[in-house]
Amino acid sequence: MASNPYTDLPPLASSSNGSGASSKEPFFGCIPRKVSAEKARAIMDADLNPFTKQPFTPQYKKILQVRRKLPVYAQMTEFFRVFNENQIIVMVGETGSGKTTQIPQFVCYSDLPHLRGKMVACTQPRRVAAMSVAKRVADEMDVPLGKQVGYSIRFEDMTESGTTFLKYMTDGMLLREAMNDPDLSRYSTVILDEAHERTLATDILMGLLKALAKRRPDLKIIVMSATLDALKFQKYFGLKKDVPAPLFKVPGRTHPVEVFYTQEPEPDYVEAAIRTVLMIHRAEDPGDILLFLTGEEEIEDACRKIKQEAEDLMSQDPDSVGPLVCTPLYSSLPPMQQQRIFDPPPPPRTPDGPPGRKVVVSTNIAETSLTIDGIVYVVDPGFSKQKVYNPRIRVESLLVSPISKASAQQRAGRAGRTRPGKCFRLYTEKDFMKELEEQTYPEILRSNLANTVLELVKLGVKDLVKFDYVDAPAPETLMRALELLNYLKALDDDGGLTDLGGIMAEFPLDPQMAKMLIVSPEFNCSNEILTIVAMLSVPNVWLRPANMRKESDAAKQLMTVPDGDHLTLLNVYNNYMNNKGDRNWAWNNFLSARALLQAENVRAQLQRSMERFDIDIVTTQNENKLYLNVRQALVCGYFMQVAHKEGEKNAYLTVKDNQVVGLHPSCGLDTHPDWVIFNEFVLTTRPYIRTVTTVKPEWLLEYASNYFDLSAFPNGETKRALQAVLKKQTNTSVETDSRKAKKARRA
DNA sequence: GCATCTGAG
Repeated sequence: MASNPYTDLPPLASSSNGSGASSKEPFFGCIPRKVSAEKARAIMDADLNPFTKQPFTPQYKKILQVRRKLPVYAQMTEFFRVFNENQIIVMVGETGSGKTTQIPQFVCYSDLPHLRGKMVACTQPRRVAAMSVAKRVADEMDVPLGKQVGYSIRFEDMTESGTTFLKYMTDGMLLREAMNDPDLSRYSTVILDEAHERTLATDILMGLLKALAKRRPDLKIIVMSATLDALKFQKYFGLKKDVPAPLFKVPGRTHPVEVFYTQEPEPDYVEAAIRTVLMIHRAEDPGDILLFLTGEEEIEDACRKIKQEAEDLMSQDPDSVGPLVCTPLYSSLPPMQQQRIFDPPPPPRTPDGPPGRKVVVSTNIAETSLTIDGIVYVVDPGFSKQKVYNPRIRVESLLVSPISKASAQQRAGRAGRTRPGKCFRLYTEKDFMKELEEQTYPEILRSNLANTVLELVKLGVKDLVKFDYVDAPAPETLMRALELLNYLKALDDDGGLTDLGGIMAEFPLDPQMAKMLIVSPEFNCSNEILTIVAMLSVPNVWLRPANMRKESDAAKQLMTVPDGDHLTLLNVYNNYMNNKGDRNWAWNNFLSARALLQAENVRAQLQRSMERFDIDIVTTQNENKLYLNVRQALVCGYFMQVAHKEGEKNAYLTVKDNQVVGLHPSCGLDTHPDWVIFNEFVLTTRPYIRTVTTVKPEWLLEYASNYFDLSAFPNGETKRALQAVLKKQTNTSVETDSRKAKKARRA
């Protein structure tokens, strides 16, 4: 075996503060990665915190009692053995095994990162998880959060350099760190948690870590996942061909869930779902119900109907049916209303009457992100909205699609968290077996990869097609991304990173947006583009309550700038900032205070990045001039998202892709201009473009001459229109030339 | 004349 600078260190001889006595150093005699589970257990059970050298508090001892009952704890000896002997391991731990809190601690007891100036990282797909787990583990280790144990997420770094040795972080955050330190040299061990969720960031990290493991034999990697994917990851991470990475498996601790199927396929899943919920309410024992539907409107609609029918039932038969509360749950719901899912079920109407019940109607946010205690019944119609990507027209859209078996299992599991439960699947067992995919398609196969490709190039990946992906994206997806980055001048013709591309990659933005922000000082409007980019990076700011459509539309009209929706966003933000003193301003104007605050945060973060790269923040005083400048800067980023009006009314054709689209009804333009630039293409009842601003064709030819090279343009209305502009320009310049000539002669 | 599943930087 090759010599290893990390593990070949001698055993620890004295405490780090130098005072020497072995009794003061709990890790006395320990060699990193050769610590036995017995030794670690002895230190945990002793009285001195080995990381702070302070006595353990009574609180620590109390929590330790609870930790000892976790399934992972029972397998500590085996874990230490596997960890100490292998560079990469795959770990399977079902819900309730305690893997997320315990494994990283075990790793610290073996790795001793604090004595080597290293850290252990544990990634999470979601920010809330990173924060809450870090808090819990800090308590378990008897240290203050942000000291020895911390977390790092966008906008918040709760770590202390030199002190923190166990860091929970979002997967995206570790990917960002890798861009500036491709060897992840700060870490001795990296743990990827929830790898089965296959987020884009986790997928890329898996590829990077697999390659990094060869460069850094001292780096240990643990991939934690659900059962179904374990073998796939074992094979992928096998260091030699045909030798899979070792598996460490811990059982979960959940209650059994009985699964029921329908006899026949249900033609209308919403109707069937409502019927099933009411059936449970009438016939089943007490316990709350979780119903999965696909979107906001569907959920609100179902809630209304369930409420209505439950009331009808109650009035028909008050002695046998208890009260029912129905609560919607989706991400755009204000946090206050999201909290309502944790309310207890309603009490019986009379002391001995039938008990009340709570129904939560949710998107798949309740599948992974939010856990509701007390759920005993799950109703699963088998659908969710999923992102799909069409590389040919470079469009991501949301489609209601059947879920995967893994997803169905996850949903069913939600019924067994507190006691045995039941899951009602509104499809046949045969369909479950034969029609559903095993796994949800990983995100990397369903996304526009422009951003990812830029990140990979920045990470030093030379050949994107040959990169060792867990699942390789379609070559066309990669080609389309490379093409876009080349047009934006982020990559040169050989696929190499340009200086501009290097800066673009540093911004947490899509490449088009990063480009337009970086060039905006040339148009004297970086202050405004910065705002627009921030507004485009947060959820929709407009509120449109079902019972106040007219009022909210009128409020929006007051803030609309007729030249374009981008300018309207700018106007909204400026008004928001000018009215900060008025707490009700956002609400009174039918705007989301939450989204606006988020925009403010994003804007501040981007501003710091701009300062780091010396990108000036400049503006223009004259408003007309300013708006003109902004519209030109937009072209520099979004020249590939241009549509040209065809014929009458609301019919547009996207340039080059030739998709027939309409302006989205939310669009604020007061006319139908010939040329527009758009931020988004959405496929709903028909194809629409959303967030639209008018541009001049001359700008397209001037600021994106490569893309609008007419000799390589498909024939059609658009080409003819651009040729006409070009001809006019040439004529004018001939005119000016002749005038110049006259002038010269006169002189 | 319409609707945004979820998560990340």
